[in-house]
Amino acid sequence: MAKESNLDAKRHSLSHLMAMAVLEMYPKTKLGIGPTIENGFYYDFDLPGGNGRKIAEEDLPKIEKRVKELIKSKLDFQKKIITAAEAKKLFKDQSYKLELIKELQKTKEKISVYETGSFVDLCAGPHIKNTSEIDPESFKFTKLAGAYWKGSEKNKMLTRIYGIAFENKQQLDEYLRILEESEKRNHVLLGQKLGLFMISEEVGQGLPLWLPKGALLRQILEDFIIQKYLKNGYDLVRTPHIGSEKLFSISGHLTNYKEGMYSPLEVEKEKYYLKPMNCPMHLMIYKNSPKSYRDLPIRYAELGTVYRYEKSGVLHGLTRVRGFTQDDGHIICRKDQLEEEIEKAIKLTKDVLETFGFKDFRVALSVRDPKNKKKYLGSDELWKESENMLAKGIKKAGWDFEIEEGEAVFYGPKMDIKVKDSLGREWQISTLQVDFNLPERFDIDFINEKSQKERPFMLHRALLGSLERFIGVLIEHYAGAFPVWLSPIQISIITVNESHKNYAQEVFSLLNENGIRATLDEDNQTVGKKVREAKINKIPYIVVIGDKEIAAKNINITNTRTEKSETKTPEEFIKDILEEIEEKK
RNA sequence: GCCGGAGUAGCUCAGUGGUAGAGCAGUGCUUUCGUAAAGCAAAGGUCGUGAGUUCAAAUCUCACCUCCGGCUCCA
Repeated sequence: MAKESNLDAKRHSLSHLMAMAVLEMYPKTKLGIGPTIENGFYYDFDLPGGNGRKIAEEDLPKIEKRVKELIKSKLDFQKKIITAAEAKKLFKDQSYKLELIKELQKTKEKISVYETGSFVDLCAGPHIKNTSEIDPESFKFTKLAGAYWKGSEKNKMLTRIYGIAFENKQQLDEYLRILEESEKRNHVLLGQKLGLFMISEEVGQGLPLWLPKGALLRQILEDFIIQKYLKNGYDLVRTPHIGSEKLFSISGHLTNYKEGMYSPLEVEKEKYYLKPMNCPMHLMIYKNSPKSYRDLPIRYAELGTVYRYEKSGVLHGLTRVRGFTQDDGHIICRKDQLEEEIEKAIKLTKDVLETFGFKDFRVALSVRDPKNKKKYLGSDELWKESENMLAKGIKKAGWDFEIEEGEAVFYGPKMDIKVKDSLGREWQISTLQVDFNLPERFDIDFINEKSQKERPFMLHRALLGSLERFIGVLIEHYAGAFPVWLSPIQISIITVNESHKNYAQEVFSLLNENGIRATLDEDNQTVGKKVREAKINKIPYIVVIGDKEIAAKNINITNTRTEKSETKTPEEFIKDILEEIEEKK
């Protein structure tokens, strides 16, 4: 009977049992809501104040134990439909429930409650019939967190207990294993271990510093993406980090995006802002000279560093920072070119993302909220046309997409691409947006075939998103073991003893001359130790040089990813590794 | 910003009111070694910052800073 479809009901029922246990242990607790979420459930509690009694992480096992007892006592879940008056009486001490009842009254929905033993909760269901359906070893209360009532910053913060639950212990263990694996891939820890980046309190929150190996990795990525741009008809531009108040007034950022910007610097009575976006400056470049219809499309690209004020609580490693470099591009084109430009941009995005071994994509097409058209700039026709063009482009790339109503920004529809990494976790990476606003604000134009001024269309797009974030995702995706073309150090050359130094030097120089990134480890240490060092640093190839290699004029190569060793001449190895780098395997 | 937890050597951590500790890394010496840790030695600290309580504070109190897990936010 207990099939997969039943899992949500089990999770939801567990949230009720959790509330029941908490209420037993802390009788004056006020209950918020307790829904199911991906992989589990939560319940929000407003714990009795005054005596300072709060739930701590250590209390979770106790609550868990009590819930297991409740499960074993085979309680029924019974649904009852009651009137608003009855509900108000029943939940007279539960202020949050009373609030919910009032809302239900407004929408004239039926009010239902579920009874489990002595516990009653306002709930639409569905639930399981009896707690015996739940495997007592299939769930775990995982963490404690603060959460605003109804998700609004203005409301009181409640204590939320999260739980995860599955059909059985095996599934739970499998999920816990993935969590553990995620922790091993944590890019903040790996970034430190591998010497890629650091964040310094003195420099500031959300402002990562690139260490030599990380800076090299980033340079490799930058070179890669720049070459892609040049081959795809983009013009590189470069713009400053700060811009005057005038610029951001024209762009509208000072009226619409001020909370996201750093406070201005004042120089000679003029205010300058750190740029939160590159678009205004790219538009100034467009305006630098008159444009003909024959000049279009124009595709500007820049690895543009922007600064945005993000609340301190949201900052995280490389994935959420205050200063970051976007691989930013703006395409300005005629209306008749828009469809093709969208298609090309999507195709390029796909091509770039697939280079990194991302195979699963989730594409969201954000369109207007049809009930609230006033919120948006641009005519119905424009919206419809550009939404269709985006949809067509996505389909041509062979992707499915989900339409997200009301998720579009006020100036135009957009598509966002999330990739699934090697552990199946999703990351927001690329974006493509149509902009009806900035061409207007900056009053950009081109001269058409009839010698008349015409307003062009504009697209924003970022393929990697931000380099910081993208590298953060790559670290987790590859668990720090980058493919050879990305590895800051590709080979560790290890000598067996001092007498092998000369030949090792020769091999090192040869690799170096061929543009291969090797290090020479001639430390006075055992081979085992030096191999360990190389493996910890996730260097893809280890070359060991001793008497045998010197005698045979070859080298012994171990691929640390496959653990396979082979012997080749240095020239053969160089040829093979250069091929591997070229193919970006 | 809000709720909860944490901050001790470069890293991982021990230390609950009485002289600040270990392992690893780094340095020096010995060893010259064949695929995940050779041996010995010396060195390494404003115990996040500031104030307070105390004869005495890493330890207790308060404020602040930073980090971690969430919430909210991310035109």
